[in-house]
Amino acid sequence: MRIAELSRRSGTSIPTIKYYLREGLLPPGTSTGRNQAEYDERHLGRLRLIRALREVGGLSVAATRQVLATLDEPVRSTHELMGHAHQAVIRPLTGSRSSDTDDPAWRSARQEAGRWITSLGWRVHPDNPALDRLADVLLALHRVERTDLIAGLPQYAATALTLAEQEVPTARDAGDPAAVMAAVVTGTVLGEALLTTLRLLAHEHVSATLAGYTPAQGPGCEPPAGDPGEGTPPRR
Amino acid sequence: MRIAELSRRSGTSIPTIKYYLREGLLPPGTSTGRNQAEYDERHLGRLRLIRALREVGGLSVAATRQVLATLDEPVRSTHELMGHAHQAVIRPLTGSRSSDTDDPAWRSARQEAGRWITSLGWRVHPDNPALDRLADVLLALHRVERTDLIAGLPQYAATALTLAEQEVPTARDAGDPAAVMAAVVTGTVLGEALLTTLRLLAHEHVSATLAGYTPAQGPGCEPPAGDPGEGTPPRR
DNA sequence: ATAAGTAGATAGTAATACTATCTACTATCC
DNA sequence: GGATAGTAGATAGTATTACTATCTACTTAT
Repeated sequence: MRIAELSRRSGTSIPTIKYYLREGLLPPGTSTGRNQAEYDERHLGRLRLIRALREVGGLSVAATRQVLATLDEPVRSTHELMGHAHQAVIRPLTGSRSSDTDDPAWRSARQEAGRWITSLGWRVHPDNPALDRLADVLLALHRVERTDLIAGLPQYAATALTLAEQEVPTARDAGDPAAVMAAVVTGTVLGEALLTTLRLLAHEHVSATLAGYTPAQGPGCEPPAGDPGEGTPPRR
Repeated sequence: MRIAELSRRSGTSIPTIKYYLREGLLPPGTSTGRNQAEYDERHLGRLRLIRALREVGGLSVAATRQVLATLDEPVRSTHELMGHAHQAVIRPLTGSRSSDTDDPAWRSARQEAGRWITSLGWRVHPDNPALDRLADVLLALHRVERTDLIAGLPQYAATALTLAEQEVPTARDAGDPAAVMAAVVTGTVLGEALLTTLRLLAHEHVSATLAGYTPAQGPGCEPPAGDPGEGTPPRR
């Protein structure tokens, strides 16, 4: 297919596709002339993945490129491979990495993070950037005086473990190594989006239930058709 | 205190504080002269909250302002209040809201989202923007061909419900209405950061365990001191 | 042959989040 | 009481990100 079709089928504008080509997010099509190239289904799939990572996963273009680069690397043992995919995906997700490592408060939080993981008995490589991220979160919780949330960490950890035990085997069984990589990437990024969105919805549900509403079939969850009426918290 | 102390104690540069003042994220200090103002502990707390929401929660300045504005509004019933706090926090978290509502594929995903929530028996207001976000996620999962993750949605929902049942009462019991608001905001944003970080760590742990490593006390999780040695996935 | 489409290059743009500087003061220390 | 440092408020400048637009020299379809 040519670029116009790729654009139409992926819902991405031609200039944007060209931008992704320039940035190395999308491999070039097979050239069939000085100014003509042919794209295939793999390009379409890659483009849809890019859009999913960017729009749903919230990854930057640079982070997306890193993640995609991992998908193109030669493959090794399953765990190593999963580790690799994870490393690629964790860094962007764990974000900016700005905290000054020299701040004693941060170093203390970083140690606290290590202690928590040890006490959970989790086998995690000490270089995992998520540990730094955990330190950031702990430090912020201290500063905002929500130590009760820190006390609830084991609960969160148990929940996270349940999730991982359900997600990791799914990814491992995805088939050939390339499919495993893809499953790790999409599962990690999109699974997070799914979970956090459902958590937000569950919050409203639980709050409504505690407030005394019957938890059964309420006014429904139809998409807004015409005038959506007004309810408890107006603001839309 | 004066702005220099506020800057030192919050770890935020004076120009940035002035910027937040201009942007209305931080209320002005009490003026004691034509070019002199006095700030107090409340300003410090607010500034720390801003930093937590921005750096750990990943909220934009505009989103942060919306969230903080909610904290300053007059207070109503607990559920309404929680709804309000949530609305303020959900929109930013559920992000860009870009998807074209006219796309039939999106409308279909949006209906699917509604059906899921109905089948879960969750009482959620049909205007909750998280429902649109759920549609985005479902659509992306379809496009990336991870319908297996969609099939696992009830599992995610159950996990989300467990979380909410633990978090919402905690926030409700925070004390006076202002404290409840603050607890909802910090709990929603920082709780998400905590959970997703732990999920990432749990992924590595489970992957390592499945790969045959003993899950007990491994090489530990000490902060990187000096040379952190090299392990399974190198890349740092 | 003419119109439409294309690759590749380069330049422009809108938004975001600061950062810097300037002016006219005020506080403070010796 | 004068020098020095700090401050509010205003305005302007900057770096980055993620596109978007345009241009040229083609190729392809009608």
